[in-house]
Amino acid sequence: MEISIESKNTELYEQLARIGKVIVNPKRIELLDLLCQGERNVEALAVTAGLKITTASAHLQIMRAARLVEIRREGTHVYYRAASEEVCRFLSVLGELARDRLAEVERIMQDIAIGGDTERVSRTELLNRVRRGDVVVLDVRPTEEYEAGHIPGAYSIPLEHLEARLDGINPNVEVVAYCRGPLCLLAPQAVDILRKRGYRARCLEDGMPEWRRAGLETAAGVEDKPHTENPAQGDRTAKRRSREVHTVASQAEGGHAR
Amino acid sequence: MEISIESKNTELYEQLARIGKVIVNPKRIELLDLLCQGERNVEALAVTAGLKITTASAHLQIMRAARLVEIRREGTHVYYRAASEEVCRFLSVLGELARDRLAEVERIMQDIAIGGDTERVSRTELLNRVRRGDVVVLDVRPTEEYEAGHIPGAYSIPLEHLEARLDGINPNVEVVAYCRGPLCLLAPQAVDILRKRGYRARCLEDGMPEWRRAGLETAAGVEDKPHTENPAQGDRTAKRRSREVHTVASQAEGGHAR
DNA sequence: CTGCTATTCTATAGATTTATGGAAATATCT
DNA sequence: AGATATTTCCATAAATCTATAGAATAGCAG
Repeated sequence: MEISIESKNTELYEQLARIGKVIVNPKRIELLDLLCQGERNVEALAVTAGLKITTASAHLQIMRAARLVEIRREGTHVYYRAASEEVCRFLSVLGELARDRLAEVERIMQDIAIGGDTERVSRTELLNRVRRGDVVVLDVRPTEEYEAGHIPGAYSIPLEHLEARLDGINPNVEVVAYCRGPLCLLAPQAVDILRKRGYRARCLEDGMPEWRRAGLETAAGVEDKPHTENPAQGDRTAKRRSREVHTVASQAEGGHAR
Repeated sequence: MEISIESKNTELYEQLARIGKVIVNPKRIELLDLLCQGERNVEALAVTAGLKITTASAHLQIMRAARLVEIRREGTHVYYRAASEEVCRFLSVLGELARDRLAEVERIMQDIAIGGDTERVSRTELLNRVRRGDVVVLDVRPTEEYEAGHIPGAYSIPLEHLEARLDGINPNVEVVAYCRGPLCLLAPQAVDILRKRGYRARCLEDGMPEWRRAGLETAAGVEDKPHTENPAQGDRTAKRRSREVHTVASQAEGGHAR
């Protein structure tokens, strides 16, 4: 009666394997992770992941064939992005699984978190403390990713500029750094640097994609000098450059964070 | 100062790709799905997945290298099992992602669910109704999987025997069938058959692994003639064969379900 | 139209994966 | 110990994947 149950089932597993094909290659996982931070064009992705453009493009085609990423054309540029939240969630689950199963992953995480304790700040704790103003939130991802979406009130200090800007950070307040997610090494490194300089610092649990997925508010673009001595105005989506955080006051008044 | 952040990061993605390697091959996904139902030895897995023993063994070695499965030796047999619940959860998420992103998957599901509506019964609804006794629960997976763990009170009628045993099922009660999970085709097919014969029938949402993961009670081994006209005794873990469900009464008294 | 730029397509050499026979290893049973 | 059964290891041919150079394509600015 049925044509072939067997073949339907085989076909189903073949479809699942299409997704496997994306995550069988480390560079593709890296690209996907990047795309979960926000959209990017081919060249930017290639540079960040350390690939030749043609190679990056080839990888992206494969990811597109698996429908995990989508594109938006703008003039001669092609911007790639994760096809849905579900894709980023999958990546998180993959990370959790790897951490659960592969001792090597845990070891790498430990190698980085030299500072000792790996305790992280929960999202709810962060929200509360931001509202009380007794914490400084640091987004240590590249500027592009910060601009594509960040925790409201967070300062953008990409890891490579952290040492140079340390003196702008109030040493009397605990610093909470965050980055791309639980497997991203940027925030743990930032915390390590901060602690060596005498700051109290911890990482946020997870990173930006998980924050967004938790339904919490995000801000886009540049926040011009948020939380300076004189709080100033809104215009939160402005794209004006103002990369420097001149003053980092201990006063973080609520308002945007929820 | 740091030896190489870059290399640490690359190494991390390489670790994630180890897991990707498992799910890049459809047969390995099938094996993993099978293992999420319960442990099995190499030969049983090979037969069920339609593989030569050596091929199956090779696949299993790869899965073992990725730490997604573990073994238990018993005499000359080697029993494989999913290494943790996390593994099965990952497989579920993969399925959800595939269904979300790949139209082909949705199409296949529709092809099977010819009966029209694809509405499924939730776990909580099922629990309530089992307690009220106005539902018959059918486990349509192979007997081995039923014995490795099933919903308490469910009857084991592997799909291929369903037609032959239809007359044992009370036509006045709705039937709820379940199988391996949301992408498994056994239960939808069972429902199709049942409806054609005039039964009211629906699928359970998801399947056995999700049920277990939800923390709900499971039973192992053979339930000898549960819920017959004379309810009889316990001895729920007995391994005695008693595959036939002679009478399927509408009376499903509570007690085991929760 | 003519460059110019960003991206994709095509071709290819080298590496990897797959399925599978046949040998080897391991445990059990006489 | 020898025979048997289950599983893994080894070798191999065919298929696939990877990175990349070079050519082709498409939007944009003159």
